[in-house]
Amino acid sequence: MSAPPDAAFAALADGTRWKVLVRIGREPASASALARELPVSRQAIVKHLEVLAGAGLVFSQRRGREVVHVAVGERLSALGRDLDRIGQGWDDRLAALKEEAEDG
Amino acid sequence: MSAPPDAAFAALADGTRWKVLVRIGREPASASALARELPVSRQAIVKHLEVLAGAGLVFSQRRGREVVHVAVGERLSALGRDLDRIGQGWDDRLAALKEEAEDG
DNA sequence: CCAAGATGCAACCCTGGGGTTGCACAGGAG
DNA sequence: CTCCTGTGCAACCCCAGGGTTGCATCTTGG
Repeated sequence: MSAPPDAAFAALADGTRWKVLVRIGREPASASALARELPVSRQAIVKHLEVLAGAGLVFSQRRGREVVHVAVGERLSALGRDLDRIGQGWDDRLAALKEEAEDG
Repeated sequence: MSAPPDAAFAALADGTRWKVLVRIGREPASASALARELPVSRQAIVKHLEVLAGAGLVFSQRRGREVVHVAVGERLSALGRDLDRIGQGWDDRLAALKEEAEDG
């Protein structure tokens, strides 16, 4: 598959967003809690969580007066396997080019 | 590892860039050639190739008056395996939260 | 009921970076 | 040698989106 993982990557590309994801992967947390731990406002955190949720990387659950978020590994694992497989195929071509370069 | 793959993701996040990468993964090509195939200028292609090269995802080789670029799978595969592994770990936590939600 | 903490919206700012155009320069094809 | 083509800068445009502040709303603890 060379389908567009674009969306997922876009979600993972931002540094802050990645920190948030890893953090809630370690242990569930609310937006406010995350805002206290990271050097950004709660709203920024909220936006990141929305993006992550949109990519299916986060599961949210209302828990009393707060909303707890946790990372979903399924999608990430699937994406990871795809990348691994795609990468495998490319190495062959690379070897061919390098060889040709040395020959001629 | 929860190390920052940020850099690599940033390189993969853009749609056009991903197309370029997939394209030169299928078969080596010069920037000009790619510019003819994709709906963007050669300069845009060049910039993308620079980013990809910076992330170690592309190998370039001067071939006469043109420079041929080809995708390197190694990095991508490694990244893929990392993601898969990281994702695995998260699923446990998720299961726990869902269960707790159903109980209480 | 009342105060405190958490969330939900919305308007707004501002930089990064994807994309373009223009031009000079180099290496091949004829 | 002389065009044609592919590269290599560099200056510029423009907007998506990461980040902020302010305020209204709602739920829980007293």
